[in-house]
Amino acid sequence: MANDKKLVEAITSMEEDFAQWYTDVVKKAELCDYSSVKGCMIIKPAGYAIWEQIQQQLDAAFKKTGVENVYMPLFIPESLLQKEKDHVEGFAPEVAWVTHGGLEPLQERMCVRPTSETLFCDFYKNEVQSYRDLPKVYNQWCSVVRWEKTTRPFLRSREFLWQEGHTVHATAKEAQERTIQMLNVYADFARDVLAIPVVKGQKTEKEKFAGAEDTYTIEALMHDGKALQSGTSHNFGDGFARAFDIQYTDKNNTLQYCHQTSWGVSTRIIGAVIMVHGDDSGLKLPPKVAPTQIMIVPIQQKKEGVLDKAYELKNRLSKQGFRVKVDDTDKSPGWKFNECEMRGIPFRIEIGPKEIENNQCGFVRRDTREKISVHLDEVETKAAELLETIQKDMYEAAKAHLESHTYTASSWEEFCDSINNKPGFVKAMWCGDQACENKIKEELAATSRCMPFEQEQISNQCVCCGQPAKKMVYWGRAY
RNA sequence: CGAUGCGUGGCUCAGUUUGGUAGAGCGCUGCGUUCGGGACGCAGAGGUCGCAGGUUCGAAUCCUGUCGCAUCGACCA
Repeated sequence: MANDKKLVEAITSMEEDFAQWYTDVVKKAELCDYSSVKGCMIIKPAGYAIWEQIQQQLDAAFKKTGVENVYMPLFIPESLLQKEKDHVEGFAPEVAWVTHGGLEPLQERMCVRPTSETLFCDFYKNEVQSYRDLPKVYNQWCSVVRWEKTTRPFLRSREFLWQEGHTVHATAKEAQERTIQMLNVYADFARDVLAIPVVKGQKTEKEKFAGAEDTYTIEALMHDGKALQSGTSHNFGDGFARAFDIQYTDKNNTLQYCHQTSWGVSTRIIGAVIMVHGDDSGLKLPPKVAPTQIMIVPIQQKKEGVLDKAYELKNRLSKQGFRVKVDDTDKSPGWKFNECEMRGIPFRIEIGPKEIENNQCGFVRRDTREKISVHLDEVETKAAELLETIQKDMYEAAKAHLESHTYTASSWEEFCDSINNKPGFVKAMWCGDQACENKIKEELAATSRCMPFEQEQISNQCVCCGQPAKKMVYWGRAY
């Protein structure tokens, strides 16, 4: 069809080149643009509005669990960053340094925060004195800077937006509970709002966060079969507390070290939304996170009454709390349809003289392209139903993809075959030795994604070395 | 940091081999006709060809240097 031809020109097909498809969608949906600084992106209104939805809804979920928001400084003095050994080793290679204030060199250089553990620790050191001061459950929404060498919009930029939660607790148990609680907040959010199914589990020693005792993750599977770490939650034990001397006096008047956690989700998760749900026509947004849920497209809009009817529908739907717009530009209807699809608007309503004559309008779903005739009296109820259906169906589709692209391997041959020929997760047993992880990474460019909470006994032996297996691990190639 | 590619109106690019008045399509502005899957006509606006040197009567084009961006690898949310 002629139409297809135009679309192919606009968006590279996924099959042909997934990376190019991703870039095309990001640009055509006007989510972001490149800036004059390598790896720093300009987030445009369509992209930022998605982030605002994520912020609002995650923030509400956080606050239900007692989180309070704060704001920490952008700069970290070098001496402060140095305090926790593993942490500084992990981040030093990718921090940006400020060396001058105006024309004067600084007596101590400062880095632009790559993450704020050290700042929170420095703060908590004074803030926490007694068991009565605990816990502190703080979070900040901010941007951080990591001087990446290879960058991609949303997935890996030098500056990115995120939230970082940092908590201090009296006991190890409480810290562990908070770590898992927040991981669950992320997993539920991914499922219920972003319609993304995830695998929940623990990172291996090799993959865990610099300075953490344990790192937990939600891993999502992109359409091309590559994994994307979509949120993390760390239990620091008392490691940072010892490095920063964060102590409190307990009920028995003894000094105790605190136990801490941190957890974060970044704009990277927008990349996950794009790569989990999108197709060759562009973005597909789950209704709950779509900044515009419904686009009303008037047809033959100069004909008497058409635009009036479109605005009337918009007002009725807005009143019900839907995020709805009318595309009253003077573009042709075909152009508007394509635009809706590229931008991922969950469904559009077509209304023209024909519909008005029949007291109807047409709902066209973005996810399935199904067209439904709806009586004008039923627009509100049908819209509510349809948004719910789309949200559910998108999740089911993503879940089906995850399941059909998760394989098991009990031998090295099977494992290699899966990793090399069947993009997706591979479940396989592991002995717990980092040497096997290293070998797998070197030979297959795959990493351990996580040790899932839901363990299965696939075999008794490590898929790599044949030694007795300790854990079932999800493996895969990752972004 | 390695490999590859690319820097020419807002965008995509042609022009560079063989030096000779800066081009096209899309987009943009105005007017009119259109409107059911990226409509059309007419009239316009818009570029010191990434930057700096050099060669030449003359450089987008040749030479030297330099900067930037993208994609893929290694490293990392």
